[in-house]
Amino acid sequence: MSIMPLRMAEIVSKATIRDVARTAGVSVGSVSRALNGGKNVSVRVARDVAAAAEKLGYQPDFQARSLRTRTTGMVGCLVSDVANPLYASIVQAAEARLREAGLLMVVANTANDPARERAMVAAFRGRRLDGMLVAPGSDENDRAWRELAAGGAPVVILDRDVPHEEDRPWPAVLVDHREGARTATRYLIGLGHRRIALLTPGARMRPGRERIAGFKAAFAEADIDPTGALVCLQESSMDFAQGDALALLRRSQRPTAIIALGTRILAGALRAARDLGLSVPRDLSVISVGDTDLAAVHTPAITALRWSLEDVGRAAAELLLQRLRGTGEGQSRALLPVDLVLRESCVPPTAK
Amino acid sequence: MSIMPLRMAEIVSKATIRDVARTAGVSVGSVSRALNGGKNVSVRVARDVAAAAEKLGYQPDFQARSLRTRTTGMVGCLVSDVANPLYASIVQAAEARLREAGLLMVVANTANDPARERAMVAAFRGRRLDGMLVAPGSDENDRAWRELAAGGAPVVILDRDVPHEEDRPWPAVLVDHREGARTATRYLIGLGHRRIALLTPGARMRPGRERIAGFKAAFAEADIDPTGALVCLQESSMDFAQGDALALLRRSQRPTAIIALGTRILAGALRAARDLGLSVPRDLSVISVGDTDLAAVHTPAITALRWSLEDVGRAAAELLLQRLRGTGEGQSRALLPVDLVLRESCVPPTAK
DNA sequence: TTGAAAGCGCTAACAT
DNA sequence: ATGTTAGCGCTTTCAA
Repeated sequence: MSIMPLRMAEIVSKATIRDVARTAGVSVGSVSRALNGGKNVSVRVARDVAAAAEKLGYQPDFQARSLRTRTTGMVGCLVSDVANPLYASIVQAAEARLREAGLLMVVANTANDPARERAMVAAFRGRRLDGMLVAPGSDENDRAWRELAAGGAPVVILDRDVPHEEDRPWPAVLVDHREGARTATRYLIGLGHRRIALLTPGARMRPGRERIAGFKAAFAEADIDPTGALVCLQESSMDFAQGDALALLRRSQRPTAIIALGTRILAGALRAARDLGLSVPRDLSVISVGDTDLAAVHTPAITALRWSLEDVGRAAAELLLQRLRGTGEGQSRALLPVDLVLRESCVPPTAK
Repeated sequence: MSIMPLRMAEIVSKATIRDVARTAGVSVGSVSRALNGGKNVSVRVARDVAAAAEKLGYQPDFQARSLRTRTTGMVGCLVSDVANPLYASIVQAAEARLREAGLLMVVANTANDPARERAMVAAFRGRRLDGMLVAPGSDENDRAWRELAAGGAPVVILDRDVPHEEDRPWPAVLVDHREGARTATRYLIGLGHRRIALLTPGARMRPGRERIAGFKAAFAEADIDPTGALVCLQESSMDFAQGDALALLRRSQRPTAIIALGTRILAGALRAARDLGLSVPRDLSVISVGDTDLAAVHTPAITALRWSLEDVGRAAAELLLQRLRGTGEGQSRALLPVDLVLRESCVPPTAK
């Protein structure tokens, strides 16, 4: 078709360290030293090398360097789905911190598929990534985690409990979902609620397990009849949630309050309430686990449990950087707090 | 917890291709051939090599391979913010397609900062990534795009107009925002609306520009007084949007319909309407540009313009793969459609 | 302080 | 079909 100025082709031609050496009139070794450590280089050489590099538009080849140094300047990030706002924010924050440190981040989605998890762990190993941030789709995938450990590269786990060797827990960033759920439940109990439903996508992973534990703990410590504590497991799809919520709210002894985990379940619950003509909060108090746009903007605004996804990502990156630098084996696990954001969706249950 | 065998340390020791060769009793060349092409290898050698590789737990070193083949099996993805649901879904879909093809994806957030864009383009080049998916934060960053072109690696642009050389437009995946906005506006005009406000975060980038153009086109073709077409530029923060929307709705001649771009602006507009006691859709019709959870779940459900972010990501990956394989310079630009999802938030304006 | 040279692990050209 | 060998671009001893 059309012709592109040929200058471009020249620019493309990559100058190597040898070219720089020749241009500067020194040896490749000197160029390497000048460009890197700066140790044992005379000012004259430093100047000439810098000039030559500039002139040639020299850009070192990380691939080649990696082969020698055995570091790639890249870390992997393995999550089930970066499109999930939960992970998206974590990934974003982690990338920001890693970039500051000069590292690139490789992401891969596993869709919670164990086979894919293993494949990606292998791919990361093969690429010799310097480290990994991992949020397993399930805590059981022994083969993958063994591979992971065998890789030798530092790993930080994101809000999961992965089986580990005796007294050698994985470095991890955890969120205190248990305490969060307990606070929320305690709050509802304090308002006078006795029949409270916890709608959760499952107890397969740490967050769900911890929340259920916190939920039950609140009932236990209040020393009230725990039969009102309804734990409802369900798929996280909105339609499912809506159906389940409908069934739940149609019961003769329907709950007076709902704790909904995640945007889609919250949406399903709100729709179900609407469909049944139940008014929030008059007929039904609602707490969202996770402070999403929907919770904040809904009318009435929904009281929500909130924790900082940015902090999770940043802390994970920080932990990983620590390991990569080998500085202080110190703190290897972080536990982040969860807050209850009070809004308009919770009131005492109407006498009945 | 569980106990993991200590043999782990042994597994870490990485076997090289030489080890495999020695174990299999063949030359390194044969091993390479056996493991890769499979061309010119006897069954015996193939078998022995496979056995040896298996036995040693051999994993080829991509770094070293890259140095020879000049390909890294990785592509870069440059967006302003992966935590933005818009980009998150695109990234997700693109990664899925690329992984199928055996490629890893490196992501970087630019926060729309031109300096960072340049830095990341340079970093990607230095790492010799095979290709790049890029959504520039602004169309003007000439130096970065020149660098990009000079890199020689295939690039696909995501929904942006990046200046290009004469008749050599960048390969790109574009969304037909113009037609979408036109359809939405036409729909409102058809319902009888004459004062319609378009709340947009700006015209700096292609999507905003195209939408404004479509909006205006609808008025032009309807041959009605275009003074009712209110284009309101604003920051995309919700608070700003809410303030601006408030001011807008307080006007004596307030618009009877609003087209809101993005979740945050939609949220701001809905809040503003609520604060003023305006009922949607009775007092104010609303169309959301972008079909978010909020739009779908809100009561009343918000009519929305929708396009497939997954398609954007997938198409971009596909285009890039085409280039990487050098197969068919064929189609290098894709234009994706936008649909209007009719819901409950638009009715004819009440006579006044 | 500098240069020469030996690889890092792999692929591909060449020779057999 | 197989083995041998020369690098890919860089870092890093080791001498000088």
